[in-house]
Amino acid sequence: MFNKETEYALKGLVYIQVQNYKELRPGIAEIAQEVGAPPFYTAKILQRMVRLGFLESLKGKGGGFYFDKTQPQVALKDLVSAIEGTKSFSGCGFGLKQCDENNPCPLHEQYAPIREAIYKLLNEESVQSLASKLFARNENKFNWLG
Amino acid sequence: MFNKETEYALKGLVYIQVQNYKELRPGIAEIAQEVGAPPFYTAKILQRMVRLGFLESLKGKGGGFYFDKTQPQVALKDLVSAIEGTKSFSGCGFGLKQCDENNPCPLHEQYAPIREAIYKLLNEESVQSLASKLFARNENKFNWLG
DNA sequence: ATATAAAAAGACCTTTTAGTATTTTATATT
DNA sequence: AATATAAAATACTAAAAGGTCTTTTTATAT
Repeated sequence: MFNKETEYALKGLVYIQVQNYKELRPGIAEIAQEVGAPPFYTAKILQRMVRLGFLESLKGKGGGFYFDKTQPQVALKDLVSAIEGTKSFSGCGFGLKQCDENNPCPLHEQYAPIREAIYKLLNEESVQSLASKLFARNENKFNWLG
Repeated sequence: MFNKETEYALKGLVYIQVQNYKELRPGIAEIAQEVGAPPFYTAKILQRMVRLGFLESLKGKGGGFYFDKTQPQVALKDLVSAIEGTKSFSGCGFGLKQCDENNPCPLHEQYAPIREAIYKLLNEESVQSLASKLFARNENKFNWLG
């Protein structure tokens, strides 16, 4: 569904949020470990998340990553858009530039509802909503690495 | 939805099938033109399609590409699988190796029906079914280039 | 037979994605 | 103030995807 960068970013942010709910601020090594992503790559991606304003960080001893509670939730749509653009939830299944009800590609009828479902999912769910589910399950053992 | 190679392959095959319905056997230059794909790349991709057994070709004067009518239809699922694997219609939305009803990722509940709809679409539609739709519409002007 | 038209083969090149490593800067503890 | 710790910045490498080009083979029409 997503490319590697988006996947690691999403997993990382969700993990950070779950830890934040426990009043913890994980660092790169821990996050990379939990998420099953290469540590250097994880660092690069999380730094980008901070620059994009999705996440906060604190350098030095006791530092790590955390979410600013006064900021709005991070919708998956915004996260995905920022990393890999909007093509996963918009645009024609057949790859046509112009494809709509009036001028449909041969996949339009079947694909349009799928695209809408994807959009709905990405628009309604957020890093926080996913983290809450895991936190509610009280899941300390994530199956990221599965 | 698909990567470039799959997209060009699908468009090319559908175009070839539509022309075949008219008893024509288009060549690379024409196909590339209609599909809006780079000619050399189109050649490479169609050659691969022939080697994979999805398509027939005839060299020399009057040659071109065509489908063997005695062969079964080319399901989108098989085409997509051969080019880019199965990850677009199988696997976890969150990227987990093991994710199912018993051990669901936080996206599982919403994503499972989407994945199933994609699978259904790719399994039920074929190059021929798409070409038939276009042929039935008697569409000579494709909007590939849109 | 020969010329010509077309695909096949295969070697390249370019861009993007994925991943690694090193140095610099900020923070908290002592 | 010194030190240890952790992220930021930045440069680099590797692999995959996307794309180009030249040469070879094969079929057909003349």
